[in-house]
Amino acid sequence: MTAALGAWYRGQARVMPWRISPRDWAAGMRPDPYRVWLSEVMLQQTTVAAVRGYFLRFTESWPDVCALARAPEADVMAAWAGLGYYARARNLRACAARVAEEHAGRFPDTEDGLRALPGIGPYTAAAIAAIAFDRRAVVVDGNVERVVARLFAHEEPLPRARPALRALADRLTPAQGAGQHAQAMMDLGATICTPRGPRCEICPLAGGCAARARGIAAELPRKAPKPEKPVRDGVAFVALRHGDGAVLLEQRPPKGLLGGMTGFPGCDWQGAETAPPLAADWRAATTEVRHTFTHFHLRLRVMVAEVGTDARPDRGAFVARDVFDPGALPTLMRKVWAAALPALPSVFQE
DNA sequence: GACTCGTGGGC
DNA sequence: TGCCCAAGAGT
Repeated sequence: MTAALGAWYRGQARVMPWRISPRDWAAGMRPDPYRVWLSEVMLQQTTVAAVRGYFLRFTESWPDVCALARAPEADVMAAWAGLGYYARARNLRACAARVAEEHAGRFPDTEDGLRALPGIGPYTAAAIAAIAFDRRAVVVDGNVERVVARLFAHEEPLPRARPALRALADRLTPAQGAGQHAQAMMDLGATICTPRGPRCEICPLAGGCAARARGIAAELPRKAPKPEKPVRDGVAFVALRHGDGAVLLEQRPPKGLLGGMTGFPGCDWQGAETAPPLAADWRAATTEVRHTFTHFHLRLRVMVAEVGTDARPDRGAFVARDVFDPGALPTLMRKVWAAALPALPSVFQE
């Protein structure tokens, strides 16, 4: 079975910029640990399509771990904007600094060594150890859990099934070539053994798949029901300064939702008091912003005002219009900006 | 173990 | 449209 998987994997066309070709791999080359690490962190709970552009921009701006370690944190956060789970960006830079200072710019080559670094958990440590350093590591992500649950028709629901699925994944992991094996399993899960509508007809492992034999492949892995998402309400304030059109922005607290990111002043969406950041003639934008986070839906009223050049806000600071970059905002705040623009005087709408 | 933490695409 | 989901980690 492992042979069938390997043959399938070597025949796949892979165009991901953090990979090297199977030919180069067979010749003994290995991918740059920095690029493996960067891509694996970006890929945490994030699709390949969403990651590709970010990966290319990051490696262009910061070609190695020492360059990233030297980067101002605000630059890294701005470059990450839109990708989500912003604690990853903060941990990314912290990890780079640790590697640069404590490991002379070289990533540890063992799971334990990697696991000790910020932002590197069990999955990422195993993936880097296997893919970049040829270690035998058991790499288990959501893809592997799904593939293994189906191969062995393991019907116990997640997350309870996790230890058993890991043990099964361990049995499949070869002593040599664990990195290629891991990538093959994940690619299989991403392209054939998909959550919905698995393409068993073309699966290289169909012959040995217990769930396929029982006709329950699409039903696995079973999962515990998810709790309902509550709806929260809030307000965001968009203030523009007369004359120069400077925008009032604030840095969000380092931890918590959108931690460390730039945004428009507003409330905490928990029902707390919502005072404007300065006294002005606030008026509501015509459209409200809707945004869904992992565990709740948000409806934001957007308030807009133009203020005098003598305005002194309680919170945040005015940012010159030619410095303000909506692309450095998290997606929610980009939506706020998009909702505010039509309500602003036309001179501000370029 | 249970929460928290983003976003975009697919159906 | 609403819900599902994606190469998880930190607390």
